[in-house]
Amino acid sequence: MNISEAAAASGVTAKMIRYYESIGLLPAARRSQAGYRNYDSTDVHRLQFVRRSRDFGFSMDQIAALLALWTDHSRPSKDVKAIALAHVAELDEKITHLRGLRDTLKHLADCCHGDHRPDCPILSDLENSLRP
Amino acid sequence: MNISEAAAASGVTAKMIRYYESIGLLPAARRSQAGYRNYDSTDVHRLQFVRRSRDFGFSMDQIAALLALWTDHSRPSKDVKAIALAHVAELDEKITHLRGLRDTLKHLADCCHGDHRPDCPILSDLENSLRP
DNA sequence: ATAATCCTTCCCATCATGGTAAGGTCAAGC
DNA sequence: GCTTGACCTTACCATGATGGGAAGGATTAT
Repeated sequence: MNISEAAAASGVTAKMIRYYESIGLLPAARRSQAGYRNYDSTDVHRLQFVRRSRDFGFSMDQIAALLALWTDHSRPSKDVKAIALAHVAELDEKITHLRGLRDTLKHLADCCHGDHRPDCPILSDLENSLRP
Repeated sequence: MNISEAAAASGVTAKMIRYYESIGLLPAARRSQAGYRNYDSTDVHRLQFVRRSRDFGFSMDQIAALLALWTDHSRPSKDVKAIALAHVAELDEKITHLRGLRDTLKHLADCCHGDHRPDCPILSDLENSLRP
C-alpha cells in the first residue's frame, strides 16, 4: 500500500505520516525498490490509533507513550489510565480557565448597553490593568 | 521612557512590543536621536490594553479592532459588544468541545481497571477509529 | 512512447513567542 | 576623557503541527 492509500485509509495525511516518521513517533516505513514507502493494515491501524489520539487532544509525547503501551500487549492498564487521567486533568484545567474568561467577558458584555453611545464597560475593563 | 521601562510598566515584553509594532498592531514608536524607541504613559496604557486583551484570549485581529474602537472616543458601544460576544461564542464552542473530549475520556478511564492487567478500554477505544 | 499521476526530499510559511548574536549607545565610576 | 557594564538596535533561528510547493524520479494508463 502506497503512502496516499495509507493516508486515505487512516485519515492521516501523507504529509503528516512522513512527519510522524521523521520525529520518530512512527517506525521508519519499509521501502520499495524505488524508495516508495510501503504500508500494510497493521501500519494503517497504528495510524488510525494516532489519529484518534490526536482527535482526543493528546500531546505528541502522550501519544508516543500510548503507542508504546498499545504495542506492548502485556502492559498494565494502570499505565494507560494514568496517561488518560493526566490528560483529563489538563482538560479540566483548560476548561476551568476558559470558563473564567468566558464568564467575565459575558458579564462585561451584559453590562454594556450595546447601542450608539460610546461608554462601554468592556473597554473600561480592558483599559484597567489593575484587575488580577 | 525606554522600551524596557515600557515593558516593565505594561507587562508586555520588549520583544513583543517590537513585534506588535512590526505587524502594525501598534503605531511606530517615536525614536531618540540614537534610534531608541521612546514611550510615554499613553503608550504604556495602550500596551496594558493589549496585554489585557491577550489575557482574555482575543485574537490579534480582534485586538486590532478593539484598539481602534478604544481610540475612537465616539464609537458606538454596540461595536465593542459585538466583538466581545463573538469571542464569548468562540469560547463557548471551545469549552463545549473540550468538555466532550474530557467526558468521553473520563468515562473510558472510569471503565479501565487501572491495575496490572493489560486489558484496557481506553486503548480499545483509541484503536477503534469507527467512532465519530 | 508519452502523458498523467504518484512518489521522494527539501524548503518555506504559519502564529506568537523566546533566544541569541553583532554592533551601536548611554551612564556611572575612575 | 576613557573604560565598563547595561541597555538599545536589527536580524536571524527555533518552536509545533500542519499545509503548500518545487524539482526530479517512478509507475501506470493510454
